[in-house]
Amino acid sequence: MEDFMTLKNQLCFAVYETAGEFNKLYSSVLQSFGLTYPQYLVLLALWEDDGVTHKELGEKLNLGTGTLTPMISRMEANDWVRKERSKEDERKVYIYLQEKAIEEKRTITKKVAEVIQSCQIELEEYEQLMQQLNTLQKKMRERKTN
Amino acid sequence: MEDFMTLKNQLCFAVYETAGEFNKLYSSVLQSFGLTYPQYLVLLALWEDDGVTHKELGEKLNLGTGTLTPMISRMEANDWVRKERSKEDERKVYIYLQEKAIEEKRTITKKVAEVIQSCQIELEEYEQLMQQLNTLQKKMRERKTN
DNA sequence: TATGATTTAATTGTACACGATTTAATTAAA
DNA sequence: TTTAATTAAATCGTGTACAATTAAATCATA
Repeated sequence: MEDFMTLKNQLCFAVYETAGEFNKLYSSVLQSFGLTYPQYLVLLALWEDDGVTHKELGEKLNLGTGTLTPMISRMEANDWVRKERSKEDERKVYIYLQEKAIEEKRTITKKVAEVIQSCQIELEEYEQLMQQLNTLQKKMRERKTN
Repeated sequence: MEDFMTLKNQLCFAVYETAGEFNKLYSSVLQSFGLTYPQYLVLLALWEDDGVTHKELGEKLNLGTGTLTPMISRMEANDWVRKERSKEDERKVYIYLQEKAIEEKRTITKKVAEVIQSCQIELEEYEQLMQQLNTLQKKMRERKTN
């Protein structure tokens, strides 16, 4: 009978640690571009869909305004993105990629892909984990709050 | 052919998001005790092994002194733990649970277990994820840095 | 036994992350 | 149409998280 109260047997801790490992791994590549790991996630979102509103970006990344606003400001200061307030609805702010972010896309993603490949993760392993994590997330979000 | 550059197809993002969900889920229980999720992880480690050094605790949790020192200070201020500098080697600091942390253990872990159970995670699912995350972590830590 | 290297924590600076509040713009209702 | 409710960002306060530096204690060795 396993002890479920042990730190190393806690799923939450395994996820917490893995997230930390990803952060470190990605940072090791990204720092040479002057990017942090969360900032890279913002770029990923924008490369996929440029010119979204602050709100939409936050929803995509699961980040609130208290996190996103200062982060976007830093990325603006470093010429990765630019903000533009909507003319039709002045409450909305659109986020656009700057040339730098478009130009460097290939270089950055190539470097990142290289590091990930150096981990030798099997495709099957990758996909299984993705699927299981998504299932888990769904359960956590949809749990019945008695 | 899947697009691996998509945010939702990124394993790193799935892990990042899941960690966030765990944080929120656990926080919903822990806030009534005046605990944060990382602080709960510290308690988990100490319930398992009380009176370890600052260094050992950091290794167990994968946290550096820059994170742990202020966190332990806050937990000390809230009567969860106490610090004691070693007599034999004054560089070392031992961390001990306070009565409050020992007394409340059952109540806290019971509440946490309830919330986790409300997510309806299958045992098989749980164990598979644990195992896969550990394998992944190992690969990320041991990758050959060309 | 001095001195240089190592070890352990604390400190500093930057960057998330989140809940709560505030502010401004838009929309809905009386 | 004025007022009330809602929405979108920004701001604030607290708490991680980490790399780099500092400071103090111990150890190694010449």
